[in-house]
Amino acid sequence: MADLVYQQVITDLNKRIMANEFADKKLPDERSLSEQYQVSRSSIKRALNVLANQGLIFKKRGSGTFINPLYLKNQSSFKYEGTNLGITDSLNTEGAQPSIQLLDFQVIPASQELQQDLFLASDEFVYEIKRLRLLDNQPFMIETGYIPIKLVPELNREIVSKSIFTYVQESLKSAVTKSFLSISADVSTAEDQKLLALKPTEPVGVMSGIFFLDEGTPFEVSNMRLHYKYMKYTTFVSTEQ
Amino acid sequence: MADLVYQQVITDLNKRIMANEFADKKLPDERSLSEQYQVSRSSIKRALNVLANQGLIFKKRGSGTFINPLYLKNQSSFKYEGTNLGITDSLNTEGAQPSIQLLDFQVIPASQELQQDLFLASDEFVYEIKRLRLLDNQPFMIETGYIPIKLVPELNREIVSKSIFTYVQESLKSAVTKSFLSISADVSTAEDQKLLALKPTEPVGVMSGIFFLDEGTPFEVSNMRLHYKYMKYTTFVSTEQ
DNA sequence: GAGTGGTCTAGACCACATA
DNA sequence: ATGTGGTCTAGACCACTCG
Repeated sequence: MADLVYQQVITDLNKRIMANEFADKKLPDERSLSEQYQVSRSSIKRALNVLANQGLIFKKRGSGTFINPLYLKNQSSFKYEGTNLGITDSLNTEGAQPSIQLLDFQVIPASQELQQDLFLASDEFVYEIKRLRLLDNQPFMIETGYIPIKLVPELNREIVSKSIFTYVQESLKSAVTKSFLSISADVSTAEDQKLLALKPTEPVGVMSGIFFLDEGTPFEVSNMRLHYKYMKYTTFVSTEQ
Repeated sequence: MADLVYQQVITDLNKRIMANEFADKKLPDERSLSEQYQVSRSSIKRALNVLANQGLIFKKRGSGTFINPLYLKNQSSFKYEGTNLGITDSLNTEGAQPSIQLLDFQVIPASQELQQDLFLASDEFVYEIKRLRLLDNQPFMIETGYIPIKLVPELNREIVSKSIFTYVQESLKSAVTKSFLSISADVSTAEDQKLLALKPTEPVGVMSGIFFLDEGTPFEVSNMRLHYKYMKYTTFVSTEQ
């Protein structure tokens, strides 16, 4: 997992930053780091770029590389880094016990939209998996997912009652590492209100997206309706190229 | 803006992809591209990495580089790329005419939270800027922003009634290129309902965040409450490093 | 002018895919 | 075996900051 040079540097710098080794909020310059770690300056740059994209540090040409003070202050906002894309992981589940209740599980022909999104032919089938997710026995999300049967022909109720991504990673040896996500809000339906214990005036957060395997195959289309108090999607955006 | 080698390659490849020059959805291999563009393979890799992070292409080791079919199908989802972080830009404003109505504009002492987020001392002041944003005269967002006065001492009602980020870019010669964003949903308040023409049962989307200047200075804290039909935040997530 | 990050190159070698 | 992307290096030169 971490036999790559630049990843080792990332891991180590992360540790050093967390240990508050750089009390002045300034990292050594790249040439010194290259010397310290006995690796090329290019590898140092690569590591620093990753950390900068995560929002942990920022670089000023001509001045040096600095630790983002907000990162230390507000570490929980940055939780997203380093986790996988599994839903449970992308939420603030701190300490709470997640569980899953299977609401529905069947195989249906792929609708036209699903054919497009999952790159299927018109006669192909998908699993429809509807699950209620809970934290400490409090329901917080209704999730409806669609997965082409040809990708995982052996799914069953047992598997589907746990983390599908974990199963996929083990059986297909390909992780889910990419997704398109679209985030919005909506008035709650009667079903939402019942399942998520919402009052009629209370809304749901909606996250829908397509999840991809490592090598680019679209794996799942997912529609998630969340209790509005539980939806908090935090992200660091940088428009630099 | 585009005198850098790798950016020129990005621009050109973008054009060629959009022109459907690669009908087989496969790009030439990196060594050929290096030859074609007369630049090093490293520069080609850098360009391809940017495009891959944007979700436009994906690479398979041992096989080649491919165009993401979903990108072409669903270009509007990907609009976020290449724009700046201005709110109006990050929303789907396609064709509609954006405008701004200034609701409130004053200077206040920074609260403790603002002091933390904007990295201020306890006696510093911020502008409080409350604006209603409209599209084709339809209100869709209430935005409350806080900006340290020391960063832009000369703000006035005139400036603030337009795009602040554009003004900053011109006067400070530093663009706003990074942000932390937190996205959630909420029940609408009486004020929301009045300003955004919402029914009592209809919710608002909430986006709050901190915007940074190029060089890392936190520039603005912003709280945005959106008509739920207008909030659609789309993003491409990749957990690879 | 000295220090620091940014860009770019040319080339070596590795890991994976496909036939 | 060949082709493809991934990692890594060593070094040149540029652009910006600051004293």
